[in-house]
Amino acid sequence: MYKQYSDKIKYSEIEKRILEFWEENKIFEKSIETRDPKKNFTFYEGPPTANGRPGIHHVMARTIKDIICRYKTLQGYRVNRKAGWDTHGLPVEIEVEKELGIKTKDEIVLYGVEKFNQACKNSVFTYVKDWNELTRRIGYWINLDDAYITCTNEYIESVWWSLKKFFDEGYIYKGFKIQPYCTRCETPLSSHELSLGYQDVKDPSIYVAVKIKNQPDTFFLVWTTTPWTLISNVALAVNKDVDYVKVKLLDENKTPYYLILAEARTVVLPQGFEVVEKYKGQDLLGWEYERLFDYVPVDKKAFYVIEGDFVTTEDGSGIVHIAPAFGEDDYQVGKKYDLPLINPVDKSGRFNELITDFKSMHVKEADPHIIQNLKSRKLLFKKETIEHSYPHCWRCKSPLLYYARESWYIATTKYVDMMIELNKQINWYPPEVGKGRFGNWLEENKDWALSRDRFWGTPLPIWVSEDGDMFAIGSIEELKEGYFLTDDGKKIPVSELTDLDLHKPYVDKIIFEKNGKVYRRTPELIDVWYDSGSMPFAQFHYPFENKEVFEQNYPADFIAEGIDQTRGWFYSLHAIGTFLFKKPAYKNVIVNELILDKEGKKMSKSLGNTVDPFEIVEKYGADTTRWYLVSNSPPWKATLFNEDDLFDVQRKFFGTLINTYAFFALYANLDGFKYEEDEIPFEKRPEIDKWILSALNVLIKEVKEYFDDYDITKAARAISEFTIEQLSNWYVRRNRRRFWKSEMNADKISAYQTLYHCLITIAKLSSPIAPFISEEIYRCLNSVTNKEPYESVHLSLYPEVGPIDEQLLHKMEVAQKIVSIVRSIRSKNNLKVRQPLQKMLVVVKKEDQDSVREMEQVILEEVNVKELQLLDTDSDIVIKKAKPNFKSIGPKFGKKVNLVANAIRNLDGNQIKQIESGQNIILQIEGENLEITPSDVEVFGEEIKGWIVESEDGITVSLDTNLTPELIEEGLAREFINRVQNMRKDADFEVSDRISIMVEGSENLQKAISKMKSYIMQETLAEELEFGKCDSGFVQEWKVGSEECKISITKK
RNA sequence: GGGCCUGUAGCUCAGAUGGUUAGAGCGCACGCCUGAUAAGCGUGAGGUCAGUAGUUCAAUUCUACUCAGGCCCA
Repeated sequence: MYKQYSDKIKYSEIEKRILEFWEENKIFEKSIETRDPKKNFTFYEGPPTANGRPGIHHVMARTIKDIICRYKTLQGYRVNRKAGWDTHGLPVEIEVEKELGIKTKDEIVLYGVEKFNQACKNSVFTYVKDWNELTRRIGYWINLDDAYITCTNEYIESVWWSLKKFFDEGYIYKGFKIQPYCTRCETPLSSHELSLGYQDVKDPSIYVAVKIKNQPDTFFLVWTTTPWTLISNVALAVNKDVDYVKVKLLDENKTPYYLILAEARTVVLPQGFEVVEKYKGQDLLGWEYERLFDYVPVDKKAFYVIEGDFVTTEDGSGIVHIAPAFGEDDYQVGKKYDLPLINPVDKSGRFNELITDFKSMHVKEADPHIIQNLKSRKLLFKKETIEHSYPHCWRCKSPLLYYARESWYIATTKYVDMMIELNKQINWYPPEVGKGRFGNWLEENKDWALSRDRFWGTPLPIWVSEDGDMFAIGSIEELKEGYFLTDDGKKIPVSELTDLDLHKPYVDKIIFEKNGKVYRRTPELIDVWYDSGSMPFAQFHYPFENKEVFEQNYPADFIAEGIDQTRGWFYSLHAIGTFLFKKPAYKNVIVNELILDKEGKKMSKSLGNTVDPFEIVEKYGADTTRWYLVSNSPPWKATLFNEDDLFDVQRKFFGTLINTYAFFALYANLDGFKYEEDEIPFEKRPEIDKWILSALNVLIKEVKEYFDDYDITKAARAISEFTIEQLSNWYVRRNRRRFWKSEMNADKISAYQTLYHCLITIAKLSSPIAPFISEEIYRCLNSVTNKEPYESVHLSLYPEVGPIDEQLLHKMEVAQKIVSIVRSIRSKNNLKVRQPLQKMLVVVKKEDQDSVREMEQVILEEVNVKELQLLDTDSDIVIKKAKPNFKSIGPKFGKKVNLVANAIRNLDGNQIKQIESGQNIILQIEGENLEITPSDVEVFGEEIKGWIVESEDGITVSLDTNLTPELIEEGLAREFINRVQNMRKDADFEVSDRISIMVEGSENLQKAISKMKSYIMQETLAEELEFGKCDSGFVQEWKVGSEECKISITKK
């Protein structure tokens, strides 16, 4: 027996049952093991951090990954899928700090690095249960039991190996650079971390008057949004090519004073200024000014005007204040002019004791005080607030400072050309991310700031002697040449240690003695992005183990993550892979956009517009959610998440699919169809079967092409369209009667075989996207027939493309169009389909005439018309029209095209005949003879003399709307059948129950019913049909046509 | 300020190597069906294809600019 559904379908319940089935029978494992090991398809999982709950966007990314992997499996590839967890880094530390109530780095040291890191290790997997549950629930198949974890010794060892390679080849150096620095986390951030944390904020925007030496009452006007950096000011920069002016203004006491600023920026001045002098920037160079704040003594020449080509007149005053410790441009010109570097800010972002007035104050807090100070000294010219986007720490959200710091770098700029070159081998979906966003990023490549001054992360494996000599360690084996220094000063050879943890604080206690020198580890950790970017080899503990496994699995055939990873994982994979292996790390990458709420706003906790994936999946089912996310818009376009549409997907696609299956199951069970009969060859099946099979085969072909092109959205849409429109709405609806018949003949077997084949094929095609429902249908079908040797659709293979009868597809298309036109006419004339009509006329293009003839029966049945007359376009009663073919006449006649087009529209019957017979005709236009060829003109039958017509796509149809008494009677009979059927249902009769009918009604009605008696009885499964009093059985009163009547039915 | 993407019906999305009737689904209106039925189907009304200028015989499609939204970078 095929499974039948009695109640409303509960998707979640089906899915949970399927999950259990998969797990009990190890279907995932089998889907890998049963595939040819030589047909490898490599997928890399980008490791998430499990210390936050997963969101709906994770469902999106995981769905995409899963779809491609399942599809490739269906194609016979062996797709190993190793899960991974990102465990290190600041986000973890921050969570732990919160838990422990720790606010600064010093407190961590006090608390104990060992304990702190242990807490981090424990915290990493806080939400791992949620992650695992969501992964499981949405059917994302990935091997969670064999996940790579970035904080294991093995993983770290592989990372070290790669770092040593960088180091030994001279690509790691210690530099001094301006870096975005988080004063809360007390660590510099890499540029890709920086990109994660831009926020729109309001900052003070102040204009400061800087007194020029030896010029009474004359000031430079200087603009800044970071007042606190003024304390560290050492110079002012102008652009030597920009025009500057000196203007005269009056203060509140009407005393004149003078300001110098860029001419283009006088817009910032109040009304009533007077230009008294003009300069080029060049003229101002070297001018000295009075220092604004003198807390910090300087030992070099400073406080004069220098030249900076970065100075623009787009904002500010055209004069830029320079504080070399706090800005990239500033630092560079500072070096050029040998300016002093003033940094009175400590590592937590507070002013040191030199800054007596603002001592211990965080620089951002100090801003208003500094402004107040300037104001009291009458140096504040103007104060505003501006809103701009400013980098913030991507995790703790504090504003970053630009800060000169020592740091370790990877010299990625040394091999950026290779990165750019290799990027061209990667297929990006969509391509513009690869060319544009990622490509631009590579072209502007800066060296990778590798080190982090934190605790929980992969230690930088570089040991340095006091005199600055250094070397890198690339394995645990190498480490064994060192000594472990115990707290009480004992030196134990590392080789004698039983357990070794490569994290802080342990590694820091390992020292090396070589050539009489002592080497200690440099205290920094490395950027976590380096961890995840190492996963291609580190997940296999390469090169210490699994050499072959790694080599077979590099590069990845496919990865997929969100666009936010452009500068994150996509980059770190590429940067590391390019250097180590001279190959790109991945060949195909799907980049998915954000998921926005239905208003198009970004989902965020603060707006309260986030969607809980667990709830959604429970409510609509994982398949519906997956299908919706993927079919609504391509992954690389932002999805506006709308629950109503989810419901729609469920109802339209899944509802229809299951309904179609249920229809099949209902009758197949009644008939005991088990697909035991011989397969009826394609050629021997009825037209309609050949048609749906052809359409199905087209679908198989298309879906493969879409999937192969990573276009999941088009694949999903094609499957959905076929299922709803072709299969359910046309094939099943038209063929219902074939299944009702009682005897089992060749026609019925063909119908069963055809529908069965369609259903099981759709199950296979949709299995990558909707793994649950497809499994349900596949198993329901196959468990009865055992036609396929697989216990799961996910172990089956992608269906072969069978025969496609193109002509038949076209014929049906024409027929469907004609049917649609007739319906339109009926609807406009208020003629129900139930009312039979005598005749219709059809005019189509010559090449389509055969189609209409062959589809005549189908058309007539669909529209309930008795006779179809196909009119030749040559027929006298068809009025033909000519339409210009612009594609052809456009280039030929140029500017005259519209005149020619009009002339063509007005061609008379004879001229059209000429054209149709293949002759050219001459048109006189503005005194010129122009020759028109048949290809310039499209001729179509537009009207039929004496008939009301409707046209569409070159098909013209007319309907005889005259109702003869016979037709009316027939209509009445149909109406009558309709009432009886309704009653059968109201009375809760079974579809196969036989009945007897008693009718009480007018003579007209009786006459009509008598005439059609046998037809009525057949349709309603009636054994008796009598006229008389309705006093027993199930009785209802009706209006049939215009006739009142009473009907009673009784079960036999 | 720079880069990339997007703007098509009330909503979500298709589409067009430039060719004169721009398509679906939802929603809406009207109707149908009742042997897939706590479903299903049909018909219809909805569009200056964001705006402006240019190239062209012809632009919603190509180009430039503008506006709006998004993302990324400064």
